[in-house]
Amino acid sequence: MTIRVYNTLSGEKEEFVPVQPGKVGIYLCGPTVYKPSHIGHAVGPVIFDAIKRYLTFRGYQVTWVVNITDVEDKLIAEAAAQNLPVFTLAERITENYNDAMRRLGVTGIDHMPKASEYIPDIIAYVQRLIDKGAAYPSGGDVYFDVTADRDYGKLSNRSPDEQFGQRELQSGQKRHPGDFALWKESKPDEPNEVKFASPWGQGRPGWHIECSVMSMKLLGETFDIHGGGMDLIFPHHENEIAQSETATDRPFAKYWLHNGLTRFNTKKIAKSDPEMAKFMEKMVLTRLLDEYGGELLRYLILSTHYRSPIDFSDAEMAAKSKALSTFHRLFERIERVTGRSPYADLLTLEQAPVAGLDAFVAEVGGFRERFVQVMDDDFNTAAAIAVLFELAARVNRFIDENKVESAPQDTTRMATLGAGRVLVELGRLLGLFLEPPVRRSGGSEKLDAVMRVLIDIRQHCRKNKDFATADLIRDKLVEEGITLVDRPGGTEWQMSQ
RNA sequence: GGCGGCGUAGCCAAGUGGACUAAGGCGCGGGUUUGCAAAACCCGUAUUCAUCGGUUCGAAUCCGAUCGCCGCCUCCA
Repeated sequence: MTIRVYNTLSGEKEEFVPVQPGKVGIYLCGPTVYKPSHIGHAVGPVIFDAIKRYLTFRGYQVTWVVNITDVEDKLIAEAAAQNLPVFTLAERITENYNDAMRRLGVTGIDHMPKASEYIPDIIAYVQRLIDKGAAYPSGGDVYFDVTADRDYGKLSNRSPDEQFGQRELQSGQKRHPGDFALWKESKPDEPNEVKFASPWGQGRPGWHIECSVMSMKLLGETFDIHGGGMDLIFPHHENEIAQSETATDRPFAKYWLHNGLTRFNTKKIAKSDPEMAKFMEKMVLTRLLDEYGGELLRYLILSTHYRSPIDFSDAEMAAKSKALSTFHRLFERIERVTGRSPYADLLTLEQAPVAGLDAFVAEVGGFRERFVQVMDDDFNTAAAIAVLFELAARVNRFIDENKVESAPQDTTRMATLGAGRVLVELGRLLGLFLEPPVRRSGGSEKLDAVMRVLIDIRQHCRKNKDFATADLIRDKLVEEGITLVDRPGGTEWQMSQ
C-alpha cells in the first residue's frame, strides 16, 4: 500500500516517495507575527500535525518546520502604531500563536525558525544568487531576475511575460515588472533593530527569501513536502521555487500541498480585508479556543478534506459539537462498563482475552484497515472520521447486544475496552481524543453533597412511584443547568453545556 | 482579462470512470429500550450528483458549452 498525495505542482495525485527512504521533511509557511492569529491560521498547522502523526504511524521519521516571519513591513508598521519595539511585538504574537497551537493539540512541530535569526544565511543566499547572475542590486535593494529562471511560473501557471508584460513598472528599481525583492533597503524612519548590515548597505530581507533559506538549512536543498494556504501559491511559493532552484540547480520541494481557506459568510477571512475587519475580533483564534475548545476546532478543521474551504459559523460549530460528543459519551460508557479508561489503558484488542469473539475482533480490524486506506489517499481526514463514527456505532451496538452494561462477562468487557482503545488510537492519529474532555461537574464538595441528597430523595420518590415529584426535581435542576441521567447502576448528574 | 478551485439530500460533507441501486455527521420522521426522559441501537430520509450536450458497454466521476460561487494575479495561512 502506498500513500498518494495531491501535488499542486503537477495538478494530480501522485505516489508519495520521499527523497530519502524512511524520512520525510515538511515545511509549512507559518504566520507573520504582527496581529493575533485568526481561525484560518489554525488550518495548516492542524492538518500538517495530523499528517505528521499519520506518516509517523506509517513508519516515517518526520521532521516538520514551521517558520515565524518576524521581519516584515506590516509588523514594523504595527509595532510603530503600538509604540513597541518590533521584536517585543513579534514575541508577544508568537507566544499567542504558540499558545493556540498547544491548545489545538499541535505538538509535532520540530523547528520554528525566525527570519531574524537567519540574517547572515539570507545575506549569503542573496549573494549566491547575485553571483549566479540571477539577481541584481539596484539602489539599496536586491531583486531576483525572473527571466533568469526558465520555468518561472510553473506552480501557479503563469509566465512572466504574459502576466507582467502589460503591467507598469511600479518601481523604477526593477528591470522586469515580475522581479521581486530579495533584500530591501532600510528606510530612514524604520527602527534600528530591523536595520541589518549587508554588502548592499543597511536593509532587511524581502518576503520570500527567508522560507528558502530556512527550509534549506533545516531540511536540505531538496525536501519532501511544502505546505501552506492556497493564497500563498502566487507569488510566495512561486518565488520560493524560483530563487531556490536557481540557487541550487536542484528541485526544491517535491510535493506542494495547499490547504483551502477558511471563510466566513462565504468570504475568505483576511486581516487586511476591510469588509472582514469587523468580524476579525470574533475570528481570533484564542477567543474561539476559549469558546469551543481545541479539540472541537481541530475536529471542525479535519472534518473537511484539507483542500476544501471551511465555512465558519456558530451553527456549524454546534452541529460539530454534538457530533464530536458521540465519541466522548462512548468513552465514558466504556469506562463505566469496564472500569478502565480507553484514554489511558494500553490494552490492545489483539492482546485482550476475547475468546469466542473473533468475528467482532476481525470487524474492528476491518475499520482500522479502512481508516488507513482513506488516509493513504491524500490524507482524507473527512473520510477517516466517517470510519471512526461507524466504529463508534459498532462498539455501542456491541455493548447493547452483549448486555455489557447490565450483565458483563470478562470477555465482552475486555472486547469493549479493546475496541474502544482502537478508536482512541485511530483518533489520535488525527490528534483527536488526546485527553478526556473536561467534565462539567460543579467541582465543589458542597455541591456534590447537595446533589447526592437530591438524587437520594428523587430515588425515594421513584421507588414509591411518585414520578410527578421525581420529574419535578429533574426539571427544576435542568433550569439550573444540571442534567440528571438515570442508569441501571444509579443516577448521575452533570452540568449541561 | 489571465490562472486555479468549487457547485452532491433541509444543512455540513466524502466519493472523481464499473462493488454508487451515492459514505459519514447535524436535523427530521418511525421503532426498540426507559416509569417518563436522556443516552444507545434499528429503520426511513438524494432513482440522483448546478444545467445542457458529447465520449464510453458503463459517468457524480472524462470532454465541451452555459449559469452561479470563491480564491490568486498587491499583503495574506
